[in-house]
Amino acid sequence: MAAPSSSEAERQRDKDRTRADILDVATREFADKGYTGARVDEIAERTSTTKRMIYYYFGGKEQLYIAVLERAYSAIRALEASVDVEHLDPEVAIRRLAEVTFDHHEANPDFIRLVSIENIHHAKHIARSEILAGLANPALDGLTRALDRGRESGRFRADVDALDIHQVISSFCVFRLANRHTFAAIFGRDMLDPARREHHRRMLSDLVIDYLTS
Amino acid sequence: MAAPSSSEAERQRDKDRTRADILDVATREFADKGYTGARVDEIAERTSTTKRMIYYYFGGKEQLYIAVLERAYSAIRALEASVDVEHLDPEVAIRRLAEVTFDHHEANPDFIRLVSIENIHHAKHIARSEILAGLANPALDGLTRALDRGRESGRFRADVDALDIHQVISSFCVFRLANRHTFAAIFGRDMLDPARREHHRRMLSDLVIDYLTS
DNA sequence: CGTAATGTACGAACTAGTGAGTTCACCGTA
DNA sequence: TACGGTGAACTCACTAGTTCGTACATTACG
Repeated sequence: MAAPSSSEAERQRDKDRTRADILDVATREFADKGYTGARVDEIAERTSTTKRMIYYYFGGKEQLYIAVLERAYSAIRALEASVDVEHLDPEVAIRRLAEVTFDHHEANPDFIRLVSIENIHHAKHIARSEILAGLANPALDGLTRALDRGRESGRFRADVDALDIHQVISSFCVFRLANRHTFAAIFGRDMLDPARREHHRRMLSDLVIDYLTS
Repeated sequence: MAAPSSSEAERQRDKDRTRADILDVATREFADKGYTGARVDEIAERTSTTKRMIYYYFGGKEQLYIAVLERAYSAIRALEASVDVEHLDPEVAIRRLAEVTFDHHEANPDFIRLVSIENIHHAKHIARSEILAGLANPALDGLTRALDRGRESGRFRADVDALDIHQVISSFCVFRLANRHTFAAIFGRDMLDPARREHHRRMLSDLVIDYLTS
């Protein structure tokens, strides 16, 4: 017979698959209901396994939540790292970085919600995670290099640092998603309306570049 | 004997005071723990009255939460209305509106947290409140008038509306508070550090004006 | 047979909400 | 002015239903 290691058909015991399955469901549940609102029983039910497995693999609700955060942040960092800033004109590079953040956040509403939830809890779970503490930040590194080059040529103003600019970009991109519902309820406009998407995407990079070159 | 109506010393029965007391405590509890995380028993304990009174005056946890939101939003709207935009140069007026939002949010972290929490719940409580639906928006009105005047004189670009600009300003001002903890945990910088306050306040209005006049 | 993985049933602790009775200020009336 | 009636404001103890976590049994697998 063949198939020795990666078993076929109905494999019932698969540590990695079970873990990933639980994490997928837990991500949705936590992003949807918040940490306190999320129910372990609910997560278990939507999983192909049982509640017992959640405790077996992760230890408890809080550790599961931290594992969800760790996976979500890691995924974003990997995406940021895929942008090659080095071979672009500084202005173009910064526009590109803003657009990448814009696109990424829009495509990952669950991540934005997890970040909001984590802030409600004063980021105490992030602080507790060694994995998240050790994660590099490619987007910020790229911004730093682009800003340096733009300042050397005298095109960019010198009274802001990379973190300031990152803050501006994140503000706009995060707000669109994080405050979507209250904004719509109060002003009657959906910030994610596809009809305004290109306008806002362009507005953000213009905003940053106009400011840097003023 | 004197003191007929407003009794002295130990007044034990005071509808308005009791209601306000409950709302004060509830605001802090909900802002701190979120809707699900907040405990009615906890609110009751920190109040000078009892849990039964919360149900007596507000009906339930959810109605209490809505009452908290209504009071918080009303307070902000009143503040916004106090800004006189009409007699200012359009550019100055917009800078002033940005600064008012900046200052206000910084001074009211509980409000920002309530907004974040409400977004986690898809703004369903705001949508359910008739009071919040009927609230005017002075800041947006002021922005609209200032933008119109700036465009008439040809100084401002014409491809953005007041809500776009309001979105930019809110993004920056809300993000500083709402994402303070994750930002600090990841980048090691407290966005509310007083040392950077003036820099950021100036950066925001420059950002908006440089963009509008580019 | 020993160990890793899995399923089921249960329980201790907690939580929103309520039932029922009490105190207090005020008012009309004798 | 004594007095009983009235309703709002208030207290306390209780309950019905959740929710996280676990003890215990069972199954696959080397």
